[in-house]
Amino acid sequence: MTSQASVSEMYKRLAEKEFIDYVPYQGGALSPKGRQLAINLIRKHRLWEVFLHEKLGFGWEEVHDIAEQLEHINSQELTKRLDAFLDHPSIDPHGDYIPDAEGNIPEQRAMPLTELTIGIDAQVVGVMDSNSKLLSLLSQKGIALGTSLCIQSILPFDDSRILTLNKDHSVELSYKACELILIQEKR
Amino acid sequence: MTSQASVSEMYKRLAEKEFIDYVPYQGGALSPKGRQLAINLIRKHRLWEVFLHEKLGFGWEEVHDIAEQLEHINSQELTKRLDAFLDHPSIDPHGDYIPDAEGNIPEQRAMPLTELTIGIDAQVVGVMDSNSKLLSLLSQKGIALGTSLCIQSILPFDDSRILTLNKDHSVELSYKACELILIQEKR
DNA sequence: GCAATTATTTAGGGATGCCTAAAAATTAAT
DNA sequence: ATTAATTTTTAGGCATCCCTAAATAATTGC
Repeated sequence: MTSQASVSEMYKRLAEKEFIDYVPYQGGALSPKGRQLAINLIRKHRLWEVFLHEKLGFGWEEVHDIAEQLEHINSQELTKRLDAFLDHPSIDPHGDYIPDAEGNIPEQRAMPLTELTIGIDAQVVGVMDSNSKLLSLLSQKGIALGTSLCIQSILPFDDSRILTLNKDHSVELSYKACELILIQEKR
Repeated sequence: MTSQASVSEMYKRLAEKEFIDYVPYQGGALSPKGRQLAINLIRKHRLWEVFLHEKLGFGWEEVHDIAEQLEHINSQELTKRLDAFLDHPSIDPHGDYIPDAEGNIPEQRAMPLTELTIGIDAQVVGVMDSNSKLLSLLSQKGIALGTSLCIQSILPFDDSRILTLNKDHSVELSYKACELILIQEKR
């Protein structure tokens, strides 16, 4: 963990460089300049995740850490060509939208699995956390991006869900895990 | 440029970490540990160069600078998968051999173009410098890795070479450039 | 062997980024 | 409004990597 003092120091340095608008004791927020930088970083991060997953065959729980390093490679031309090489993907292996070159990010209309009504068909569109333990658990249960599911029933006491995956077989999933899974109702 | 004093300081730090064997005033050389690290770096550098060239379509004069950043990405698994993705290439876009995962580098039996005898067919196998100006010049003249050539004549005074490329057309190349081009006689 | 060249050390500084501990400021809650 | 909690600042440190300038070694050449 980083100490309080170091955080304040960093706030100040970032404010000096105008990456954040910061008022002591009031908190701070990204400045336009900082936001642009951050979005570009996210863009690169997610493009690399797609590369690692699609081209190199890494599992979705493995891509985050490596992309964390790759996102800092500094070359606009590289990003541009990587994007083209990957066929201008719009979502990463976790279902998150990839900002375009201008920094626009589509709004995600999705809700946690905990809010899905019993019997309604839906599709997994993302997870709210890149925690690799969660991702491993989901892999184990056979849940991935795009998986179709439907809540069969909700267990008493702990609110675990019994899901039907791909209209095919059942798995049980804890409330804690369901909270972090983003789904979209199927129209 | 880096100052003499800083160089000595760095020598000392590297010696302390046992990356080099260093005796003050006698110079230094890579230690086994340092050599292994260096070769791994070269391996990663060249693999990325292949990726940039083959997959993303960068010119051979552009790949060096970007690979310089990519080579520092730290993930054995990534290197392994990249290598497989590229079909275990043995040479990079400049014709340099790529060390294998164990650190073995094939010996390059090649000589500078300046040592080629008039009338003998040869093939470009590398350049002795990643200087992008040289690479641009060569691109301009139509010389790339694998290009077949033959010295037609040597001009008086400045020793420029008149070359026949691919048994097809002639170009003139200065002695200075010929020195840095590695060729192999065609058997 | 001595002078000239080259390397190395030492001393003092700058910048980054992180730490602890203690002091000061500010905000929030009673 | 006074206290309690939180945030910042300050001060002193550590590590990395780089700088200049001057002092000191060691190596080479003649």
